[in-house]
Amino acid sequence: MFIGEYTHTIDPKKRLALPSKFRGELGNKVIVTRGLDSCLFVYPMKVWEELATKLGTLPVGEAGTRSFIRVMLAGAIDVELDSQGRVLLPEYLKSDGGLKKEVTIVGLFNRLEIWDTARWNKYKLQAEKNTGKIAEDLGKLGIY
Amino acid sequence: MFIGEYTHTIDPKKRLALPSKFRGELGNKVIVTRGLDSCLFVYPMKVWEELATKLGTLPVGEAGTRSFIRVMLAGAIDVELDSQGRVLLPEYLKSDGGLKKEVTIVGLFNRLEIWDTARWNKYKLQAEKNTGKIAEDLGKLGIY
DNA sequence: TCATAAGTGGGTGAAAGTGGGGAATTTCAC
DNA sequence: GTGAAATTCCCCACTTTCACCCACTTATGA
Repeated sequence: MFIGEYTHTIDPKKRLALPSKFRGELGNKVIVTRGLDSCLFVYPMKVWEELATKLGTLPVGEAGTRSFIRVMLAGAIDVELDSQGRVLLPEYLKSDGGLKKEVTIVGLFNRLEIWDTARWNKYKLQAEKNTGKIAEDLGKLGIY
Repeated sequence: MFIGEYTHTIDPKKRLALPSKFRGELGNKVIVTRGLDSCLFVYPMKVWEELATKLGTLPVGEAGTRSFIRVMLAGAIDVELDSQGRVLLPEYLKSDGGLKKEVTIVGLFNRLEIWDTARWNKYKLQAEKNTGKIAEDLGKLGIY
């Protein structure tokens, strides 16, 4: 299970080191995709395969479904970690995720998320303002 | 499994290099055909054979089905990759796909799609406007 | 304090993408 | 059938990018 947040930097060659704490569980091959709220998702191969199979077997008859599948699959890459545990980010993912130099890597149970550090901090601030409301929602979900 | 997007160019001789990452899985002989939404589909031989069988046995009673089958089968060609991993595109496929010089090759599970880069970017933008809807879809798939 | 590991940066040889010349083949007109 | 033009195939060459290796700095822990 992935938890915790780590601030790393993307070097001039577009390489990003994943936190060493996650490497064992990630293996040396991971999938990076466009996520929600303009960040990137990182999945271990096993988790991704389940997900991709679901996507790949959806009916392609409907235009909306087609476009959804295209964005999800096209936005994904499988990358091997180099000997220092880094991944190479293609330009389009870097820009889609709004990433510059400083990024924050967040562990979320079965995946990681990569955020531009400035945006992540704003997002956290915003989220904290809604704490009360979130607590209510949690209650509804049976979490106390 | 094919995933990711790559921007390549069609050279003056109408040759197009397929991304090296896909070549192993593609083999050195592929099928190129007209796809949906004005792009081209590229299938590995094995996938195509299954698909062609399905197409060949669809009920031909409905006009829409007939025309779909005609477009897919009539437009299909099998091409060998040259020693640099390039395919030669016939003029009619190039124009049907609206391809000029810059194209984007997209990996979509069991096939590739070839798009004019400008059109692909527009298509993506359009698709991303539906972020909210996409989030719902993700939920339906059990992805959080 | 010292040893180890993690994060960052850079040099370099190999590979991928692109373009072009020239021979072989096909197509078409005469 | 014959010759000319266009097309296709097979090389080779250039440029950019990437994969691999090594080195430095900072953090961690005994």
